[in-house]
Amino acid sequence: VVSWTALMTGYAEYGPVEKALECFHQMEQRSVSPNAITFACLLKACGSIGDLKKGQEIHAYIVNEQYENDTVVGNSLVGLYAKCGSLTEAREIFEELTVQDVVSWTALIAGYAEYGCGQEALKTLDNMQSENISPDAVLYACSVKTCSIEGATDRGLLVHVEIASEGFERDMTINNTLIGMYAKFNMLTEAEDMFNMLPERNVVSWTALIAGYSEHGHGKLVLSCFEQMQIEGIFPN
RNA sequence: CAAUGUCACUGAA
Repeated sequence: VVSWTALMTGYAEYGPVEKALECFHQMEQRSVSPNAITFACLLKACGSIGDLKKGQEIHAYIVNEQYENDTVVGNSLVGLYAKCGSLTEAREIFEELTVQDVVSWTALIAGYAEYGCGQEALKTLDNMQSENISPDAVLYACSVKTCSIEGATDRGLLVHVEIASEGFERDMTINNTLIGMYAKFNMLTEAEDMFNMLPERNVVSWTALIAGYSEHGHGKLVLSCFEQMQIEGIFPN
């Protein structure tokens, strides 16, 4: 089962994702029993391609095999429904989790943010804080994105301060998300400052800034930034 | 020995 799951993990991560689901059927044929880790991997695969139907099939299988109370499997179920936009279902699963950890909260919040329920996402963030869950880097990235989507400028700035004070200033994903947030707010000077202070820049960092210029009509800056990116050895995708 | 939640872009009536 470890070999099969390792293979499926690779397919779920790098594609073709459908192959991960094929592996599952082959396992069944060869009478290899999946475990919690296998199910987590399968649910991730379904979520990443938005295949709700397959996800529900696997959910039913999980219930049959009595794996639904596993923490990681439970979080994966929340993630599946959140990624597929079935937010009511995601919330129901979340409420029934025996342990709600930072991963469970993040999965739910990211789902709300992604599917246009920014207010609900912010409210859920508040609820999480009152439960004394410690935020981590992934949660911070989601918080920033939520503020960005909601246009919650004041709150976004507060989150930024908190990120700095908690020592996450070198996290590339968080930093890229912050650039995107300032760009969305049309606070392009702040976006540039963020960008210039980065210890490392990847193609996402550059694109976040370029997209900000583009969105607010600074065509000349788009082009010069694009040029500079290539001078610095980053290739566009 | 395998595992769950996050980053940019993807046009218009």
